Amino acid sequence: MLTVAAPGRRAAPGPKETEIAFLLAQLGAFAAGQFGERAAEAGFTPPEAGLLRLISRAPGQSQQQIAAQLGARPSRLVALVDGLEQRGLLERRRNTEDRRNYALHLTDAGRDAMTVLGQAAAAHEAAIAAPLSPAERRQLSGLLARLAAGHGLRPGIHPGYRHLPGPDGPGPGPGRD
Amino acid sequence: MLTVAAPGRRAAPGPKETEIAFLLAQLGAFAAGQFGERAAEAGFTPPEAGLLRLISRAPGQSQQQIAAQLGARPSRLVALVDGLEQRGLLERRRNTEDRRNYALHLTDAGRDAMTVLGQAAAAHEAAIAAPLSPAERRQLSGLLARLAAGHGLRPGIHPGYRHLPGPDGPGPGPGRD
DNA sequence: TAAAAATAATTACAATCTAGAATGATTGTC
DNA sequence: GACAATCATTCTAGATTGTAATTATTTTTA
Repeated sequence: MLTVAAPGRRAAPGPKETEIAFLLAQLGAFAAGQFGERAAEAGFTPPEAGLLRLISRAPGQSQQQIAAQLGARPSRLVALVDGLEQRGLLERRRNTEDRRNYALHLTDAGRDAMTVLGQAAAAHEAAIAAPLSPAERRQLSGLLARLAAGHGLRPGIHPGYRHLPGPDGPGPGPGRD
Repeated sequence: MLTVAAPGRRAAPGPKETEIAFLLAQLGAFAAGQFGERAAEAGFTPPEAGLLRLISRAPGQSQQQIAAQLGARPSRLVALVDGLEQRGLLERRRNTEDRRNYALHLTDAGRDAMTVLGQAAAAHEAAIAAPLSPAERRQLSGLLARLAAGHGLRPGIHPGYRHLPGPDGPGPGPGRD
């Protein structure tokens, strides 16, 4: 592709048309990092927090189903579930009808953890949105939601960028512009 | 948003207060992934594209200076610069005054590459902003810029989240909410 | 019903990547 | 001139991930 003819580029007239995409990537990385810190304070990694939340929202799913929603490989979930199960936060329940898979459920302790993570998420949201007025927040929230919907991103699902065809993964590296 | 059954919450009254932070992370990951695909088509990884752009913007900097701006370890730049230098896109010039460091400059081929990457970035921007009207784009761009400024993010720099104190890096994994 | 294919979870292995500490060359300071 | 500091580089250990192989169970096929 690389369509865009755009031969004429001026010297450096300040902010360019290339703005929204970069700002989204920049702020997204920042927000994810900040949340990572809060999650760490609560004793969880972001993947763990995401997994707990997904099970909380829809209990009883198999690991395959969850892996599909997360865009992760099923084998990646094994260690994740192991760790949280050993900490007594969730449990694998045998499915009596199909004993190949497990149904994942939160324990009481897991629900308590979700409460803590929920508070952390609320504090995180408040901190991120802090520079904006309530009216601006509503405005921004609406625009972002429309943008996400327009690109087919599902409301509750955070698709870590995965399996790109390119010669190198995207990685959180130096980034783009 | 980690809803947490908190006391007063109704069934499922749609979008919650915890919105902006998650949408930013979600859209940011999406935008970064999309850009990664375009960069790959042009023959570059996102880190490479970011490095080229930084040198293009401010030629003659040392690797340490660039590493500081990118939030990367200096040792990480070595391989990156090596690869681009072997492809003839940039060159290490000896600093006659201080022969410890190199001054990084683009070659003509490097500038051509920047043109291609600039077109890719423009196409990317257009694709990301596509769902919004011109007026909405201006609105969103302004809100995001204010948000970024409010959090001390510098205009052209993309701070990949780095060295978190927590037990586990954030990583692009299953994500949060 | 027996055999073969498919599916879920797991394990094993290889490839990649990164952080961090050493190394060598050069410069600045006292 | 000796010592500390700086820049680029190399090296090594550790972590992370993707792919393929393994085991148990179910479904399909002959």
